[in-house]
Amino acid sequence: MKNLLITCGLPYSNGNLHIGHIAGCYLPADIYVRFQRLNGRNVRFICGSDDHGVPIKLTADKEGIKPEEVASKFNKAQKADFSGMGINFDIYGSTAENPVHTKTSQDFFLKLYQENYFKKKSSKQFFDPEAKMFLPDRYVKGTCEYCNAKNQNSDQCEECGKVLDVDSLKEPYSVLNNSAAQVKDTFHWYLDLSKFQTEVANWLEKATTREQTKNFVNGLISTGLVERSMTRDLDWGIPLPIEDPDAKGKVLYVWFDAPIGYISNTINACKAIDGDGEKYTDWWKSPDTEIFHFIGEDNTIFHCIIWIAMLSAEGTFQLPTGVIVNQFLNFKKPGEEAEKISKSRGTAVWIKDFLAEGNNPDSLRFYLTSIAPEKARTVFAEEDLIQKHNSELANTLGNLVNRIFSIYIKNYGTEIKYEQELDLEKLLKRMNPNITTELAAEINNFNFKAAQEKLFDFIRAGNACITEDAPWTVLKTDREKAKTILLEYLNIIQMIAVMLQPFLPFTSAKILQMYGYNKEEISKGISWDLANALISNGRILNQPEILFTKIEKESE
RNA sequence: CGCGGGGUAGAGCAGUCUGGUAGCUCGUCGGGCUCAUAACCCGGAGGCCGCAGGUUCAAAUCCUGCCUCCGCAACCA
Repeated sequence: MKNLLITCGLPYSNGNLHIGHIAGCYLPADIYVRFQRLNGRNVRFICGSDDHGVPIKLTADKEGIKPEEVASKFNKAQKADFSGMGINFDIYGSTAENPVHTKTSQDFFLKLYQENYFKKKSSKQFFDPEAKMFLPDRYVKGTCEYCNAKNQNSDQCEECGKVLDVDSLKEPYSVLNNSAAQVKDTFHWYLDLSKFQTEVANWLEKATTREQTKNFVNGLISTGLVERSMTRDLDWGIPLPIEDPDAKGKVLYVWFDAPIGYISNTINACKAIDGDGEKYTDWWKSPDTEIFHFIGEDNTIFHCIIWIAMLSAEGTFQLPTGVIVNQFLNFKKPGEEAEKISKSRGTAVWIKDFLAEGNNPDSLRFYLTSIAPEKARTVFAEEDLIQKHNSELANTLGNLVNRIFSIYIKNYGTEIKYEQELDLEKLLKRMNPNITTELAAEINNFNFKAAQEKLFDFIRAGNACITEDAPWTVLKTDREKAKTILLEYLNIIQMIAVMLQPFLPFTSAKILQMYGYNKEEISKGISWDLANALISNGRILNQPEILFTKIEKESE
């Protein structure tokens, strides 16, 4: 079995995390990682914040603090949110104030520079004389040359649809302070992506991606790849590592250094875990390792085209085995249309708030997986979350566990003791004899929604079968037989607990504790194989704990 | 004709590649059962499978055209 390096898109450290982030790539990646570890695979799970770029610089200016302080503040907050949701990376690093990252990025750039992959070109760019900085497109507005519409974004006129540029946007102004924007000449270093068309196309053909990702990227390739500037005029970022006088005051484009963050964070993780940063080559330069990037849809171009081109040019790192892309999550308030998640419109549920209100992170994990935007955008609605929590988690799963534990312990005490041989196969045949392999197949194919659904079908089947077997009735006439029936179901629940681990780690931990596993064993993960093994004779059960308390509907 | 995705019961989704009486979960209505935070069973209501044409014995599924929503169009992250 190959080693697995799993990365998640680096969250931008200019804000807190909301449900969209979690549903997009972090939760699916966490499920995948947990599952692979239960199956004995050697996994390294890498993430960290993306700390450079204009928005963080602007936030810093506004608050009168340094950009690194902004980045560090949100890096810590995000790390805490992830942890609260049960998502624990092997490292949650950063790209700012990280010498390893700076060096790795600069070395990467330098290698491409020395091998003449960059073309230095001059271009005209908007400049804000008051803020004394060059402005990215989105910070400039002006009048459309073609239709004279005012206050248009600098890249496209919404009125006439024409594409705008430095020459065709009249009376440009900076949205930072409404001052008139100047046009200045500057130099940048471009990577000609069209030179990597073949590499990207070949990679895409073999890579593991969702179908719509493949279609989307194929579309981009067929329209032709273009030159992209890999440098920016900004004082917040990684300085260009070259001698050229025109390189002064310029930094690497954030999308150049961000994916390199996967590598530099791996180096730091290896330092921390193995005591040797050089071990990173086991993950990035070894045919025994598979690399998967989990990202949100907005990152597709950067991971499936630019990053592949960068890696191809650099030449010594492995290309990713797959890029797993989820679409975005929309948000729906009661009685309103679904819309984008947006800070300003209040259409976001912040992880911080959700956890602070004392909610069960597993409810959110369950709901987000059940609506996972794997194929298309899906809609988050709080009332659905509550409904699913109550009906599926509390009533279906919680009740099954509680009813079986209660009745067994009440009648037979806490010791597992088989009076007769157990024929679990017969019961499994009625429920789903292939559940463990079917579930594994879905997860291995990145179909997390289908996997969780399958597991809950199994749980529902458990409820149905035990009603049929009615040990509480059998109990009145044949205590030994009733005990055997209950032991069968106790084994089923242990199976369920094992299989729940990737999805609902907090809940599975609670159930496994009822079986007498200690915290250390549980946090290491109870092997997937145990799903197919009987509870050993003599094991002592703990009293059942209510897994999910129902959420009372707020009065209308 | 820029590229890509979506439009299936009140909600959320699967099914479309490989045509064959329209399915799952939740919700809802009626009945039964009761070990449990109650679950389960039985029954019901609720769908022009976006629209229109075509191919076929047969179309949610294949073909053509259209409508509509959304994302992308790389110097925003």
